[in-house]
Amino acid sequence: MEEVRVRFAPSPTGYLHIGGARTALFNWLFARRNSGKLVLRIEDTDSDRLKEDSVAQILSSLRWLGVDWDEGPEKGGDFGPYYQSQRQEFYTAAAKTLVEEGKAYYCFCSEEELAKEREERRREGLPLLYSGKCRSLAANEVRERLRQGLKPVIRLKVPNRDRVLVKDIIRGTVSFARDQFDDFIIVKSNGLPAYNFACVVDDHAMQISHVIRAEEHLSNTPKQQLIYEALGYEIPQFAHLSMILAPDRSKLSKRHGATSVSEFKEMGCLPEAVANYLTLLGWSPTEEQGEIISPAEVVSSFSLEKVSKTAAIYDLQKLFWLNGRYITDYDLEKLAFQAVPFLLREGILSPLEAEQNQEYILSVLRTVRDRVKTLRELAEASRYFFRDIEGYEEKGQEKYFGRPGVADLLARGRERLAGVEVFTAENTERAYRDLIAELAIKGGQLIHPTRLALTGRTVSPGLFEVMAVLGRERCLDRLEQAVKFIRLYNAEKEKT
RNA sequence: GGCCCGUUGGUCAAGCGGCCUAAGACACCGCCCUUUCACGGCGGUAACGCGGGUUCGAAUCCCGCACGGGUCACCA
Repeated sequence: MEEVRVRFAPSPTGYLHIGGARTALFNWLFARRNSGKLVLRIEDTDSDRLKEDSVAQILSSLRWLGVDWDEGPEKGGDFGPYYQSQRQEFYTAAAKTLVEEGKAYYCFCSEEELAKEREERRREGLPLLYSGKCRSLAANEVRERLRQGLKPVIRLKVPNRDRVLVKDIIRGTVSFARDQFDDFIIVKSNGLPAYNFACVVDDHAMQISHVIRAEEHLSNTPKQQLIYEALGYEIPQFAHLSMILAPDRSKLSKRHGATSVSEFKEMGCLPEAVANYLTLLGWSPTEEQGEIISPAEVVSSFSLEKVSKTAAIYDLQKLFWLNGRYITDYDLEKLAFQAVPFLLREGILSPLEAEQNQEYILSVLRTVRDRVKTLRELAEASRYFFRDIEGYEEKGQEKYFGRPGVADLLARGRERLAGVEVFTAENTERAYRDLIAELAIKGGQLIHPTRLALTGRTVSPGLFEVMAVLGRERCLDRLEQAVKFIRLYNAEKEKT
């Protein structure tokens, strides 16, 4: 059987979009499933729209997601170059062949002329298609105009016939009427190829067997097929993936918040979670597999036939849920590696501290990771383990510090903790439980104020775990500090 | 507007003519666990866009309509 070769062909006009990422991922899945190759090709023929760091951004996002390519930028391969801007000779040669064979022709119509023509057609209620008037230009006339220095475009001479049938693995056979197409442009007046043309020439030259791309390209496909036919190329298999839509069902754009892979990274998503989430958008694992699954685990059962035809709306909540699951299940050291940058960024840790307190960082992450959904939250939830408490949460102050006798109670709690030899969660808990029993109070009466004293917050991981991680010294200090604060706080209150 | 694709709960989705008085997951609600918040466990609310056919039988096939999306560039 022929080798499977697929490609992902982004245009470097910005960051890698979540939709593009999904397309790349599905191409990857298909390539791996069929022991084929994934080619990465940069479609940079329109210099006006290029963005500086875009290629580097896209490559790093793909890598971050775990999508590796077999041929392409920074990788090479036998079918390069992999930048369309470096493949001009291919396009020129193919266009020349078509013109010589009479399958394409020069068109000298100016943009103004075309606009005028289009306007007339609009008025008459006709489809806005090119009339084809340069089709019949005599050879000597063409030569004459070229000599005058006019810059023509090259148009494909679309043959007469009823319909163009496109076979799509996901959608079946799609039929387009011939009268939907005019003699469209394949080479622009600046000599660069138009998208459909470059795409066909490259896909053929790179021996692409399956073109897997977003649904927005389905309507382009018949045009491309016409080019394949004119060039006498074998037509690859097509598969058009449904779109990913914003929550309001409109096309995804910046105004919908996070839509690029790098933004998800910024928010504190783990690459595995994003890849997992994207896999679920259009693909459904078997019941046994479950939904927490890596692309690598999907490979063996992946098939394009089973990919959903329906446009999907992306749901951040589910991504975050997955992310939370990955955070709790992640290898602890790897998690630290991912989380430390967030701690640094928030100023919770300095680079030096991060270097010197690795064990401590691990113990902190171990206790907080169960209850957060992103690395940002993880950092926020870790703050009081690394930095002094800056204040007590407002609503907790009145509730837990406002009760009579709390200061004394905390002072006694502090005493007990001071006597704990080995400062483990079990031992601190026993010390506290004993005190609670002796005083015949409810656990919460002591536990809640203590939590507020130690963390400054009303919610935290289990109190005794927190104590164990914090260590005796810090716990005693913070309790002492809290006792002072409460005495002051209540004195102030009495005055008013 | 023409053409193309699509339409199962709020979201992702299973389903490919009888197993469907429609699975699972997220979200939501309740209960349990519990020192708080999560986690976890148990339970619950919630869907085949509408109208015609075909068939003994339709979420599944066909047609029409509605709605959503895509596309009609010297953008990709």
